[in-house]
Amino acid sequence: MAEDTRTRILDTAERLFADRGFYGVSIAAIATEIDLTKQALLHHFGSKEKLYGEVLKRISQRFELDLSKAQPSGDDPVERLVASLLHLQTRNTDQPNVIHLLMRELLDNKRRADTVGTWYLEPFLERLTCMVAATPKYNDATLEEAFAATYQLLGAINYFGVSQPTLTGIYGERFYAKIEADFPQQLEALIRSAVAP
Amino acid sequence: MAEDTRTRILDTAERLFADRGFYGVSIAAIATEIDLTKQALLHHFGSKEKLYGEVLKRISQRFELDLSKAQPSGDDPVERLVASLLHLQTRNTDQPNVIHLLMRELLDNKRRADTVGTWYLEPFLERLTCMVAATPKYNDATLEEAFAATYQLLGAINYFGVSQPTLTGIYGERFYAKIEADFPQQLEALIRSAVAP
DNA sequence: CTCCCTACTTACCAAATGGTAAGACGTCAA
DNA sequence: TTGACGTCTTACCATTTGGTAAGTAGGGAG
Repeated sequence: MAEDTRTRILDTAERLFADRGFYGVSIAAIATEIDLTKQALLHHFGSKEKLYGEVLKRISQRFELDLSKAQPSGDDPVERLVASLLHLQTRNTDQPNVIHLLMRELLDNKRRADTVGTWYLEPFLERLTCMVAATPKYNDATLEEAFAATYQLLGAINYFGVSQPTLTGIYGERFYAKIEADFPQQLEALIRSAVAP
Repeated sequence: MAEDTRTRILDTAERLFADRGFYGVSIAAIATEIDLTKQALLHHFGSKEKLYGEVLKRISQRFELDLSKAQPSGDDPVERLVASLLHLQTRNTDQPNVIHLLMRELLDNKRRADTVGTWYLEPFLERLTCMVAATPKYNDATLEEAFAATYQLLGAINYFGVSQPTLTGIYGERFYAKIEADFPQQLEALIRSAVAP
Protein backbone atom coordinates (compact mmCIF):
# COMPACT_ATOMS: atom_id res chain seq x y z
CA MET A 1 0.00 0.00 0.00
CA ALA A 2 2.93 2.31 0.69
CA GLU A 3 4.26 2.06 -2.80
CA ASP A 4 0.76 2.56 -4.10
CA THR A 5 0.37 5.86 -2.26
CA ARG A 6 3.75 7.04 -3.51
CA THR A 7 2.79 6.17 -7.05
CA ARG A 8 -0.56 7.89 -6.77
CA ILE A 9 1.14 11.02 -5.45
CA LEU A 10 3.67 10.96 -8.29
CA ASP A 11 0.96 10.42 -10.89
CA THR A 12 -1.10 13.32 -9.60
CA ALA A 13 1.92 15.57 -9.19
CA GLU A 14 3.08 14.82 -12.72
CA ARG A 15 -0.30 15.71 -14.14
CA LEU A 16 -0.72 18.89 -12.11
CA PHE A 17 2.84 20.12 -12.63
CA ALA A 18 2.41 19.54 -16.36
CA ASP A 19 -0.89 21.41 -16.34
CA ARG A 20 -0.03 24.41 -14.19
CA GLY A 21 3.71 24.48 -13.68
CA PHE A 22 5.75 24.27 -10.50
CA TYR A 23 4.55 27.52 -8.97
CA GLY A 24 0.99 27.01 -10.14
CA VAL A 25 0.50 23.93 -7.97
CA SER A 26 0.56 23.73 -4.18
CA ILE A 27 1.43 20.52 -2.40
CA ALA A 28 -1.91 20.81 -0.65
CA ALA A 29 -3.66 20.76 -4.03
CA ILE A 30 -1.81 17.59 -5.01
CA ALA A 31 -2.56 15.91 -1.70
CA THR A 32 -6.24 16.74 -1.46
CA GLU A 33 -6.82 15.39 -4.94
CA ILE A 34 -6.10 11.90 -3.64
CA ASP A 35 -7.70 12.53 -0.23
CA LEU A 36 -4.54 13.06 1.71
CA THR A 37 -3.22 15.90 3.81
CA LYS A 38 -0.22 17.78 2.56
CA GLN A 39 1.68 16.54 5.61
CA ALA A 40 1.23 12.96 4.45
CA LEU A 41 2.73 14.04 1.15
CA LEU A 42 5.62 15.74 2.89
CA HIS A 43 6.13 12.57 4.91
CA HIS A 44 6.75 10.69 1.67
CA PHE A 45 8.80 13.25 -0.23
CA GLY A 46 10.29 15.68 2.24
CA SER A 47 9.68 18.87 0.29
CA LYS A 48 7.97 20.23 -2.77
CA GLU A 49 11.26 20.56 -4.62
CA LYS A 50 12.13 16.94 -3.90
CA LEU A 51 8.72 15.79 -5.09
CA TYR A 52 9.21 17.71 -8.31
CA GLY A 53 12.63 16.15 -8.65
CA GLU A 54 11.15 12.68 -8.20
CA VAL A 55 8.58 13.40 -10.88
CA LEU A 56 11.32 14.38 -13.31
CA LYS A 57 13.40 11.39 -12.27
CA ARG A 58 10.55 9.00 -12.97
CA ILE A 59 9.99 10.57 -16.37
CA SER A 60 13.70 10.25 -17.03
CA GLN A 61 13.65 6.55 -16.13
CA ARG A 62 10.66 5.87 -18.36
CA PHE A 63 12.37 7.83 -21.10
CA GLU A 64 15.57 5.82 -20.94
CA LEU A 65 13.71 2.54 -20.68
CA ASP A 66 11.71 3.49 -23.71
CA LEU A 67 14.83 4.60 -25.54
CA SER A 68 16.71 1.36 -24.96
CA LYS A 69 13.68 -0.76 -25.77
CA ALA A 70 12.86 1.00 -29.00
CA GLN A 71 16.28 1.03 -30.61
CA PRO A 72 15.39 1.29 -34.26
CA SER A 73 16.78 -1.63 -36.20
CA GLY A 74 18.08 -1.62 -39.76
CA ASP A 75 21.14 0.14 -41.05
CA ASP A 76 19.58 2.83 -43.19
CA PRO A 77 20.08 6.02 -41.18
CA VAL A 78 17.09 7.68 -42.79
CA GLU A 79 14.77 4.85 -41.75
CA ARG A 80 16.20 4.81 -38.26
CA LEU A 81 15.72 8.56 -37.96
CA VAL A 82 12.15 8.33 -39.20
CA ALA A 83 11.39 5.51 -36.78
CA SER A 84 12.88 7.34 -33.81
CA LEU A 85 11.07 10.59 -34.47
CA LEU A 86 7.75 8.92 -35.22
CA HIS A 87 8.12 7.04 -31.98
CA LEU A 88 8.64 10.31 -30.17
CA GLN A 89 5.55 11.74 -31.81
CA THR A 90 3.54 8.70 -30.68
CA ARG A 91 4.75 9.17 -27.13
CA ASN A 92 3.78 12.83 -27.19
CA THR A 93 0.29 11.87 -28.30
CA ASP A 94 -0.13 9.05 -25.80
CA GLN A 95 1.34 10.81 -22.79
CA PRO A 96 0.89 14.53 -23.36
CA ASN A 97 1.78 15.25 -19.73
CA VAL A 98 5.40 14.43 -20.38
CA ILE A 99 6.05 16.88 -23.18
CA HIS A 100 4.11 19.57 -21.35
CA LEU A 101 6.32 19.16 -18.33
CA LEU A 102 9.51 19.00 -20.35
CA MET A 103 8.53 22.12 -22.28
CA ARG A 104 8.07 23.92 -18.98
CA GLU A 105 11.50 22.72 -17.94
CA LEU A 106 12.90 24.09 -21.16
CA LEU A 107 11.44 27.46 -20.22
CA ASP A 108 12.38 27.31 -16.55
CA ASN A 109 15.82 25.80 -16.35
CA LYS A 110 17.43 29.18 -16.92
CA ARG A 111 16.31 30.00 -13.43
CA ARG A 112 16.40 26.60 -11.78
CA ALA A 113 19.58 24.67 -11.00
CA ASP A 114 20.54 24.26 -14.59
CA THR A 115 21.31 20.59 -14.31
CA VAL A 116 17.97 18.99 -13.65
CA GLY A 117 16.26 19.91 -16.87
CA THR A 118 18.82 18.60 -19.28
CA TRP A 119 19.42 15.01 -18.17
CA TYR A 120 17.34 13.58 -20.93
CA LEU A 121 18.18 15.93 -23.77
CA GLU A 122 21.89 15.49 -24.23
CA PRO A 123 22.19 11.74 -24.97
CA PHE A 124 18.95 11.81 -26.89
CA LEU A 125 20.04 14.74 -29.03
CA GLU A 126 23.36 13.13 -29.63
CA ARG A 127 21.77 9.93 -30.90
CA LEU A 128 19.44 11.82 -33.20
CA THR A 129 22.17 14.09 -34.47
CA CYS A 130 24.31 11.06 -35.30
CA MET A 131 21.47 9.60 -37.33
CA VAL A 132 21.07 12.84 -39.24
CA ALA A 133 24.81 13.11 -39.75
CA ALA A 134 24.86 9.57 -41.13
CA THR A 135 22.35 10.59 -43.75
CA PRO A 136 23.69 11.04 -47.30
CA LYS A 137 22.71 14.70 -47.37
CA TYR A 138 24.56 15.50 -44.16
CA ASN A 139 27.55 13.27 -44.73
CA ASP A 140 29.79 16.18 -45.57
CA ALA A 141 28.03 18.74 -43.41
CA THR A 142 29.42 20.23 -40.23
CA LEU A 143 28.26 19.01 -36.85
CA GLU A 144 26.43 22.29 -36.34
CA GLU A 145 24.43 21.83 -39.50
CA ALA A 146 23.39 18.30 -38.58
CA PHE A 147 22.49 19.47 -35.12
CA ALA A 148 20.38 22.35 -36.35
CA ALA A 149 18.50 20.07 -38.73
CA THR A 150 17.86 17.63 -35.91
CA TYR A 151 16.65 20.32 -33.61
CA GLN A 152 14.27 21.69 -36.21
CA LEU A 153 12.60 18.32 -36.58
CA LEU A 154 12.44 17.93 -32.82
CA GLY A 155 10.85 21.36 -32.62
CA ALA A 156 8.20 20.46 -35.16
CA ILE A 157 7.24 17.46 -33.05
CA ASN A 158 7.39 18.96 -29.60
CA TYR A 159 5.71 22.25 -30.46
CA PHE A 160 2.79 20.33 -31.86
CA GLY A 161 2.87 18.18 -28.74
CA VAL A 162 1.97 21.11 -26.51
CA SER A 163 -0.51 22.72 -28.89
CA GLN A 164 -3.53 20.48 -28.47
CA PRO A 165 -5.41 22.72 -26.01
CA THR A 166 -4.80 25.85 -28.05
CA LEU A 167 -5.57 24.33 -31.43
CA THR A 168 -8.69 22.68 -30.09
CA GLY A 169 -9.70 26.02 -28.64
CA ILE A 170 -9.25 27.82 -31.94
CA TYR A 171 -10.48 25.26 -34.46
CA GLY A 172 -12.57 22.83 -32.42
CA GLU A 173 -12.11 19.17 -31.64
CA ARG A 174 -13.16 17.87 -35.04
CA PHE A 175 -10.50 19.77 -36.94
CA TYR A 176 -7.85 18.98 -34.37
CA ALA A 177 -8.65 15.26 -34.51
CA LYS A 178 -8.06 15.31 -38.25
CA ILE A 179 -4.77 17.17 -37.88
CA GLU A 180 -3.57 14.82 -35.19
CA ALA A 181 -4.51 11.75 -37.21
CA ASP A 182 -2.65 13.06 -40.23
CA PHE A 183 0.31 14.38 -38.30
CA PRO A 184 2.54 11.29 -38.27
CA GLN A 185 2.58 10.86 -42.04
CA GLN A 186 2.96 14.60 -42.53
CA LEU A 187 5.86 14.44 -40.14
CA GLU A 188 7.41 11.54 -41.98
CA ALA A 189 7.17 13.52 -45.18
CA LEU A 190 8.92 16.49 -43.57
CA ILE A 191 11.69 14.32 -42.19
CA ARG A 192 12.31 12.61 -45.51
CA SER A 193 12.36 15.87 -47.41
CA ALA A 194 14.65 17.42 -44.80
CA VAL A 195 17.30 14.75 -45.24
CA ALA A 196 16.70 14.09 -48.92
CA PRO A 197 19.86 14.76 -50.93
CA MET B 1 6.45 60.85 -16.27
CA ALA B 2 3.24 58.91 -15.81
CA GLU B 3 3.49 57.17 -19.15
CA ASP B 4 7.13 56.52 -18.48
CA THR B 5 6.39 54.70 -15.22
CA ARG B 6 3.69 52.64 -16.93
CA THR B 7 6.11 51.68 -19.67
CA ARG B 8 8.81 50.77 -17.22
CA ILE B 9 6.38 48.57 -15.30
CA LEU B 10 5.24 46.88 -18.50
CA ASP B 11 8.82 46.30 -19.65
CA THR B 12 9.82 44.74 -16.35
CA ALA B 13 6.65 42.70 -16.10
CA GLU B 14 7.11 41.37 -19.61
CA ARG B 15 10.64 40.28 -18.87
CA LEU B 16 9.83 38.67 -15.53
CA PHE B 17 6.66 36.94 -16.71
CA ALA B 18 8.61 35.57 -19.65
CA ASP B 19 11.38 34.37 -17.35
CA ARG B 20 9.39 32.85 -14.52
CA GLY B 21 5.76 32.59 -15.59
CA PHE B 22 2.67 34.16 -14.13
CA TYR B 23 2.75 32.34 -10.79
CA GLY B 24 6.50 32.61 -10.51
CA VAL B 25 6.45 36.40 -10.28
CA SER B 26 4.92 38.51 -7.53
CA ILE B 27 3.79 42.06 -8.17
CA ALA B 28 6.08 43.10 -5.36
CA ALA B 29 9.03 41.61 -7.25
CA ILE B 30 8.11 43.57 -10.36
CA ALA B 31 7.65 46.80 -8.43
CA THR B 32 10.82 46.66 -6.35
CA GLU B 33 12.90 46.07 -9.44
CA ILE B 34 12.13 49.63 -10.54
CA ASP B 35 12.14 51.04 -7.02
CA LEU B 36 8.42 51.23 -6.56
CA THR B 37 6.06 49.74 -4.02
CA LYS B 38 3.60 47.13 -5.19
CA GLN B 39 0.80 49.54 -4.29
CA ALA B 40 2.09 52.02 -6.83
CA LEU B 41 1.95 49.23 -9.38
CA LEU B 42 -1.58 48.34 -8.35
CA HIS B 43 -2.49 52.00 -8.67
CA HIS B 44 -1.54 51.87 -12.34
CA PHE B 45 -2.92 48.46 -13.28
CA GLY B 46 -5.56 47.49 -10.74
CA SER B 47 -4.59 43.87 -10.32
CA LYS B 48 -1.95 41.33 -11.25
CA GLU B 49 -4.26 39.69 -13.80
CA LYS B 50 -4.91 43.03 -15.47
CA LEU B 51 -1.20 43.81 -15.59
CA TYR B 52 -0.57 40.45 -17.23
CA GLY B 53 -3.36 41.18 -19.68
CA GLU B 54 -1.79 44.54 -20.53
CA VAL B 55 1.54 42.86 -21.16
CA LEU B 56 -0.10 40.44 -23.60
CA LYS B 57 -2.04 43.26 -25.18
CA ARG B 58 1.10 45.27 -25.81
CA ILE B 59 2.79 42.25 -27.35
CA SER B 60 -0.27 41.76 -29.50
CA GLN B 61 -0.14 45.35 -30.71
CA ARG B 62 3.54 45.11 -31.56
CA PHE B 63 2.87 41.83 -33.30
CA GLU B 64 0.14 43.24 -35.50
CA LEU B 65 2.10 46.38 -36.27
CA ASP B 66 5.02 44.24 -37.25
CA LEU B 67 2.80 41.98 -39.31
CA SER B 68 1.24 44.79 -41.30
CA LYS B 69 4.58 46.51 -41.82
CA ALA B 70 6.42 43.45 -42.99
CA GLN B 71 3.97 42.18 -45.58
CA PRO B 72 6.21 40.17 -47.83
CA SER B 73 6.06 41.46 -51.37
CA GLY B 74 6.35 39.47 -54.58
CA ASP B 75 3.92 36.94 -55.89
CA ASP B 76 5.89 33.74 -55.48
CA PRO B 77 4.25 32.01 -52.51
CA VAL B 78 7.42 30.14 -51.64
CA GLU B 79 9.42 33.35 -51.40
CA ARG B 80 6.74 35.03 -49.36
CA LEU B 81 6.60 32.05 -47.00
CA VAL B 82 10.36 32.03 -46.61
CA ALA B 83 10.39 35.77 -45.94
CA SER B 84 7.62 35.57 -43.36
CA LEU B 85 9.14 32.70 -41.43
CA LEU B 86 12.65 34.12 -41.52
CA HIS B 87 11.23 37.37 -40.22
CA LEU B 88 9.63 35.47 -37.37
CA GLN B 89 12.92 33.78 -36.61
CA THR B 90 14.64 37.16 -36.52
CA ARG B 91 12.06 38.46 -34.09
CA ASN B 92 12.53 35.45 -31.83
CA THR B 93 16.25 36.10 -31.77
CA ASP B 94 15.96 39.83 -31.19
CA GLN B 95 13.19 39.73 -28.59
CA PRO B 96 13.38 36.35 -26.92
CA ASN B 97 11.02 37.52 -24.18
CA VAL B 98 8.11 37.43 -26.56
CA ILE B 99 8.36 33.82 -27.66
CA HIS B 100 9.06 32.73 -24.10
CA LEU B 101 5.89 34.39 -22.93
CA LEU B 102 3.84 33.08 -25.81
CA MET B 103 5.13 29.56 -25.27
CA ARG B 104 4.01 29.81 -21.66
CA GLU B 105 0.61 30.95 -22.88
CA LEU B 106 0.46 27.94 -25.17
CA LEU B 107 1.02 25.75 -22.12
CA ASP B 108 -1.31 27.66 -19.83
CA ASN B 109 -4.32 28.61 -21.83
CA LYS B 110 -5.97 25.27 -21.18
CA ARG B 111 -6.48 26.51 -17.66
CA ARG B 112 -6.79 30.25 -18.24
CA ALA B 113 -9.74 31.90 -19.93
CA ASP B 114 -9.08 30.28 -23.28
CA THR B 115 -9.47 33.46 -25.27
CA VAL B 116 -6.53 35.55 -24.23
CA GLY B 117 -3.78 33.30 -25.47
CA THR B 118 -4.97 32.87 -29.01
CA TRP B 119 -5.52 36.41 -30.27
CA TYR B 120 -2.35 36.38 -32.27
CA LEU B 121 -2.27 32.82 -33.51
CA GLU B 122 -5.40 32.53 -35.58
CA PRO B 123 -4.93 35.29 -38.17
CA PHE B 124 -1.22 34.64 -38.29
CA LEU B 125 -1.69 30.91 -38.83
CA GLU B 126 -4.26 31.56 -41.49
CA ARG B 127 -1.92 33.81 -43.44
CA LEU B 128 0.90 31.30 -43.26
CA THR B 129 -1.33 28.39 -44.15
CA CYS B 130 -2.57 30.27 -47.20
CA MET B 131 1.00 30.79 -48.33
CA VAL B 132 1.75 27.11 -47.94
CA ALA B 133 -1.47 26.15 -49.69
CA ALA B 134 -0.54 28.43 -52.60
CA THR B 135 2.68 26.53 -53.03
CA PRO B 136 2.86 24.13 -56.00
CA LYS B 137 3.33 21.11 -53.75
CA TYR B 138 0.25 21.89 -51.68
CA ASN B 139 -1.96 23.14 -54.48
CA ASP B 140 -3.99 19.95 -54.50
CA ALA B 141 -3.56 19.12 -50.82
CA THR B 142 -6.28 19.35 -48.23
CA LEU B 143 -6.47 22.27 -45.84
CA GLU B 144 -5.42 19.97 -43.01
CA GLU B 145 -2.26 18.96 -44.83
CA ALA B 146 -1.26 22.55 -45.55
CA PHE B 147 -2.00 23.47 -41.97
CA ALA B 148 0.08 20.63 -40.54
CA ALA B 149 3.01 21.56 -42.77
CA THR B 150 2.74 25.17 -41.64
CA TYR B 151 2.58 24.23 -38.01
CA GLN B 152 5.63 22.01 -38.31
CA LEU B 153 7.71 24.88 -39.66
CA LEU B 154 6.37 27.16 -36.96
CA GLY B 155 7.30 24.56 -34.39
CA ALA B 156 10.85 24.31 -35.69
CA ILE B 157 11.21 28.07 -35.27
CA ASN B 158 9.50 28.56 -31.94
CA TYR B 159 10.98 25.54 -30.21
CA PHE B 160 14.42 26.79 -31.08
CA GLY B 161 13.34 30.22 -29.88
CA VAL B 162 12.90 29.00 -26.30
CA SER B 163 15.92 26.70 -26.27
CA GLN B 164 18.75 29.17 -25.89
CA PRO B 165 19.21 28.77 -22.12
CA THR B 166 19.09 24.99 -22.28
CA LEU B 167 21.35 24.62 -25.30
CA THR B 168 23.83 27.08 -23.88
CA GLY B 169 23.75 25.11 -20.65
CA ILE B 170 24.45 21.83 -22.39
CA TYR B 171 26.91 22.85 -25.10
CA GLY B 172 28.25 26.19 -23.97
CA GLU B 173 27.98 29.66 -25.47
CA ARG B 174 30.46 29.11 -28.27
CA PHE B 175 28.59 26.22 -29.80
CA TYR B 176 25.24 27.91 -29.35
CA ALA B 177 26.47 31.07 -31.04
CA LYS B 178 27.44 29.04 -34.09
CA ILE B 179 24.10 27.24 -34.16
CA GLU B 180 22.20 30.49 -33.84
CA ALA B 181 24.22 32.16 -36.56
CA ASP B 182 23.60 29.26 -38.93
CA PHE B 183 20.00 28.78 -38.00
CA PRO B 184 18.35 31.16 -40.49
CA GLN B 185 19.88 29.58 -43.56
CA GLN B 186 19.29 26.10 -42.15
CA LEU B 187 15.71 27.12 -41.61
CA GLU B 188 15.40 28.45 -45.12
CA ALA B 189 16.69 25.12 -46.42
CA LEU B 190 14.10 23.25 -44.38
CA ILE B 191 11.27 25.47 -45.59
CA ARG B 192 12.27 25.11 -49.22
CA SER B 193 12.62 21.34 -48.98
CA ALA B 194 9.29 21.13 -47.14
CA VAL B 195 7.39 22.87 -49.93
CA ALA B 196 9.50 21.57 -52.80
CA PRO B 197 7.37 19.60 -55.25
C1' DC C 1 2.67 -7.82 25.92
C1' DT C 2 5.97 -4.70 24.40
C1' DC C 3 8.78 -2.36 21.15
C1' DC C 4 9.29 -0.26 16.92
C1' DC C 5 8.46 1.23 12.50
C1' DT C 6 5.64 3.11 8.79
C1' DA C 7 1.71 5.91 7.53
C1' DC C 8 -0.79 9.46 8.59
C1' DT C 9 -3.27 13.10 11.50
C1' DT C 10 -4.12 17.58 14.01
C1' DA C 11 -2.12 21.70 15.44
C1' DC C 12 0.86 25.07 14.56
C1' DC C 13 4.13 28.63 12.34
C1' DA C 14 6.58 32.40 9.81
C1' DA C 15 6.71 34.29 5.50
C1' DA C 16 4.79 35.79 1.31
C1' DT C 17 0.83 36.47 -1.49
C1' DG C 18 -2.74 39.73 -3.78
C1' DG C 19 -5.42 43.42 -2.42
C1' DT C 20 -7.74 47.56 0.38
C1' DA C 21 -7.90 52.05 2.98
C1' DA C 22 -6.36 56.31 3.89
C1' DG C 23 -3.39 59.86 3.57
C1' DA C 24 0.83 62.74 1.85
C1' DC C 25 2.80 65.44 -1.82
C1' DG C 26 3.05 68.09 -5.87
C1' DT C 27 0.74 70.24 -9.99
C1' DC C 28 -2.41 72.71 -12.33
C1' DA C 29 -6.81 75.06 -13.36
C1' DA C 30 -10.47 78.18 -11.63
C1' DT D 1 -6.31 80.37 -2.28
C1' DT D 2 -8.67 76.52 -3.01
C1' DG D 3 -10.06 72.35 -4.66
C1' DA D 4 -9.45 68.48 -7.60
C1' DC D 5 -6.48 65.17 -9.59
C1' DG D 6 -2.73 61.97 -10.38
C1' DT D 7 1.17 59.61 -8.16
C1' DC D 8 2.86 57.24 -4.71
C1' DT D 9 3.47 55.83 0.44
C1' DT D 10 2.55 53.68 4.99
C1' DA D 11 -0.36 50.72 7.36
C1' DC D 12 -3.12 47.04 7.29
C1' DC D 13 -5.68 42.57 6.09
C1' DA D 14 -7.20 37.73 5.03
C1' DT D 15 -5.53 33.90 2.72
C1' DT D 16 -2.28 30.73 1.12
C1' DT D 17 2.24 29.14 0.95
C1' DG D 18 5.90 25.50 2.28
C1' DG D 19 7.35 23.44 6.32
C1' DT D 20 7.78 21.69 11.55
C1' DA D 21 6.33 19.35 15.91
C1' DA D 22 4.00 16.13 18.23
C1' DG D 23 1.13 12.53 18.55
C1' DT D 24 -2.16 8.51 16.95
C1' DA D 25 -3.31 4.03 14.75
C1' DG D 26 -1.93 -0.28 13.16
C1' DG D 27 0.87 -4.13 12.05
C1' DG D 28 4.72 -7.16 12.58
C1' DA D 29 8.88 -9.00 15.36
C1' DG D 30 10.92 -10.22 19.67
